[in-house]
Amino acid sequence: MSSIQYWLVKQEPTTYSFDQFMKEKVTAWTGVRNYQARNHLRAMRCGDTVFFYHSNVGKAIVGIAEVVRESYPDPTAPEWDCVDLKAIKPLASALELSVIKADPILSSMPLVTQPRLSVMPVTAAQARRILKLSRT
DNA sequence: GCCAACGTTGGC
DNA sequence: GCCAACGTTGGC
Repeated sequence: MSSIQYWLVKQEPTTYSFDQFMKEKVTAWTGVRNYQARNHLRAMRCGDTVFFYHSNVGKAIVGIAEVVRESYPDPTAPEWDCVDLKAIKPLASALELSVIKADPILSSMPLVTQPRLSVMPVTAAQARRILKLSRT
């Protein structure tokens, strides 16, 4: 696939918020310990768009990032993988989980159907919908 | 290789 | 803070 792909990663803002990410600009996305999530990390390519979701506190998609380094061994556990992400910008308005669940296009996202998956693909149609609903 | 027990995630 | 869902672990 040559066109860019879209992804979504989850993080608890009390652990690492999008605000912190914006200040740090680039971060290694480490700590993924789930095979399905790891496979998604491995499929990421430089330039792909990554949506940033605040789980637990916030429960909303809050920002946009970009893949700047493709998968490599996670320094915190070398048998797992990580990627580097660069923070791009916050969404103009955070997209609440309640809105996502109520939206016909977004309600089929793994975010809703597979609540424990922390790294997941997003379709182009879903990505457009996220940007539209968040007025970004 | 099955499956019960356990631990973790994350919405409520 | 509770608890359902579900992924992982470990005994057999």
